[in-house]
Amino acid sequence: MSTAPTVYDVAERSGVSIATVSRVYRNPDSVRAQTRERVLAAARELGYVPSGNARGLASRSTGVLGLCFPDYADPDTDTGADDETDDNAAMLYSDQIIRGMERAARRHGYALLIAASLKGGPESLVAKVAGRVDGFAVLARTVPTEDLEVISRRLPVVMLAGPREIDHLDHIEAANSDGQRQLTHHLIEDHGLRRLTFIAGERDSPDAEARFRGYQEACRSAGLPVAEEPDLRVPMMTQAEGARAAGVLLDRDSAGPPQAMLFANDQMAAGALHALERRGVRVPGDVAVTGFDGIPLSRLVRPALTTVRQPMRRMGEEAVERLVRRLTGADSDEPMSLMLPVTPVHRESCGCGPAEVSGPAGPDSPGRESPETPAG
Amino acid sequence: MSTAPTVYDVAERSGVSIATVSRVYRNPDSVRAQTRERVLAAARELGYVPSGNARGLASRSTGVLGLCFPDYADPDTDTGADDETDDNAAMLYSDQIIRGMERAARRHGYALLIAASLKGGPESLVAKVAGRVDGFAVLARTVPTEDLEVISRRLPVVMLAGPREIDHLDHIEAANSDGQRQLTHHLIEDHGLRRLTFIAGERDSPDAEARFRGYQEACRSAGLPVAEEPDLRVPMMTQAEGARAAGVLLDRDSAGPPQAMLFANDQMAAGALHALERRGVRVPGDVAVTGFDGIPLSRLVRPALTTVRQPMRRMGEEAVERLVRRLTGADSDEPMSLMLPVTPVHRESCGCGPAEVSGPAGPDSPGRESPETPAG
DNA sequence: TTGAAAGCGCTAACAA
DNA sequence: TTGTTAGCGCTTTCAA
Repeated sequence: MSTAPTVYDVAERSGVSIATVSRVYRNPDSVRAQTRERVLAAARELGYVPSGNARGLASRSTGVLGLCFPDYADPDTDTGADDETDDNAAMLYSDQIIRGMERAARRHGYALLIAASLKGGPESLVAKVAGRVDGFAVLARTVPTEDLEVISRRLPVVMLAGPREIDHLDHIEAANSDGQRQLTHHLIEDHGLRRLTFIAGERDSPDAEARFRGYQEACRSAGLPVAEEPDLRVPMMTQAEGARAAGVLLDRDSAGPPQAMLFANDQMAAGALHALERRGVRVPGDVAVTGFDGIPLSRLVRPALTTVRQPMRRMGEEAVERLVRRLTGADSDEPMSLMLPVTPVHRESCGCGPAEVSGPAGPDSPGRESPETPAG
Repeated sequence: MSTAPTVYDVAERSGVSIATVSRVYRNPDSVRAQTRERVLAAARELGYVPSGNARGLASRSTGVLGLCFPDYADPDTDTGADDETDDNAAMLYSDQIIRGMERAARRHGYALLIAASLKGGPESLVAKVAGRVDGFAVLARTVPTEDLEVISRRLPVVMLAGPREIDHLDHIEAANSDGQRQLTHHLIEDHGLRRLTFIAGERDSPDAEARFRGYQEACRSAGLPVAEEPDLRVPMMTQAEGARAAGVLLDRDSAGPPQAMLFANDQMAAGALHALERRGVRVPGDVAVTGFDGIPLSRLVRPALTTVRQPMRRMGEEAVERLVRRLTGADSDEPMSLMLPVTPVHRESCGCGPAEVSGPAGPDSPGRESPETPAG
């Protein structure tokens, strides 16, 4: 391809100045129709495409919002499987957030630049993103705090789904603690379970820790003994580890087997389900099992998993709204913090029956799973 | 936020020239370590972030690849539901393609700019994208052909998942016809069905038309009567229309009810399943039902839907590979066309039994559905 | 190893 | 309504 034509080429060919060419694209009505047509025709003949870079440089804005998310590359999904095997939580999160952001961005006339932080990449990917957008969202623990510190001085940044790492940054999170508290409460009050166990990941997962706190609260307010620590911590919150955890818990010589296993995420819970089945332990008959997140897998396993659904899509939308407000200067300078409500989903694994067709659950009511939308 | 610092500010503060500042970022090794440190320190203090626009402008490349996909905004999903209710096919496609592209782009050091073509937007969104990327992919029928015509003269464009609209463009598609042929063959040969019906959408869906051709071929080579036209065309390929279609087919006073309903996509098939159940028609006992696409919903419905899985993720990856090759000049100038194989998935709705645990299916063999990966 | 200087292609005053 | 003219912040020869 030859050198790309510029405003100068178009201007020359259509016999106008470059300013007029520019106007035709930025503000067509400010140019006489006849002139406009001539310019457009010339542009078409030359194959002219305005340079976003030059535009951005001259106008100091890009019309693009960004999202940085973790490098979720993992061996399991690298096999090229193109089915729905794929249940890496980080990945599913990103998908939903991307969706939410994309929609909201579009509404506001922005495009979306997405980039996963390539670990050990040459130039930190975030710098690349930061330089090309008007503002961006970051999934927690994706970008080194120090980088964010610097960048957030220059453009709006909103932190997603984690604790507020930097106190002057906007941030949006899900009500992890609250959700786990509700779920635990349900197990205790509605199902009368009392010997509960909580399975967490490493201490450095803020979400999982928040969930554990919710669990503690529920125990406390129900008058049950409050564990200082999760009954078990696993190195990674995967299905494999969940399966292993279930085994460990079963074999433990404590006061009888637990009546419920509350896992800090769905993947572990799903793994546990498999392990329990292999050992002939019935769920929920012998032990109730719950997860957290509401990933698609949670609905596919048998018994279907009781869990807490996180509003990742909405999180993406809210992130965009926040960024846009910052960019239009409509917000105060105060950093804002938003806690999105989560939704307990009672399915079979906690002892709630299979879904039944009934009227739609009221707003905010932790409902039974609703049936597949028939739409027919 | 005050005016962003530039190379000049950093240069001044660290007592070097702007060229050196630039070098520190582009090619650190070409600067003495001591100087480099000084520059970096100054940058940090000032909160300097290199401008992607200026960079792109000066270096004539962006390090960004793009994707344009259709505006799939639809009333159903605008209700803000954040669960998995969401089965808009276009949307699911985009997600998978985005995933594939993002991963591949990352491997090659590119970021990904995504934008849905906002119908009736002011400036065609594609122009916006085109000006900000080094090359991009377009989902078929997203961008006016004339625009593509112009743009593709200036940067690499690859067309996805449709027929080749512009003959000098690279394009990647799935083997729609072949997949439907295989599926139809399966119904005829393995299940002995002979009175088949095919339900398509409007004639302007190239994918659906290709599928119909595959259906015709299978009928022909089996010695069955070959329909000139689909037995039914519906205005939109939705669940609601699928349900309606099933009703129409049942009520038709033809030579007895059909033994199989082959729908041009999964959504229609899913809708049909509901309609048939309501009318007391057993699937697959009374009639076999198949879809196309392999969306997650196809696995969730009961009976699970026999379908053909499209490799959307891989399509995204291939798109990036193609673009990168074009950009590095490693390819010939010939436009390339790639047809990705699809995978028939035999589930219950065609009469194949429920999934059984068996060894992994051989490569390319249309296997039974594999069980949920236990990973435990 | 570093610096000087000329653009990259556009937008946005300001004039006309 | 249209043209003139400075930049926007960086990369990139070419010299030193």
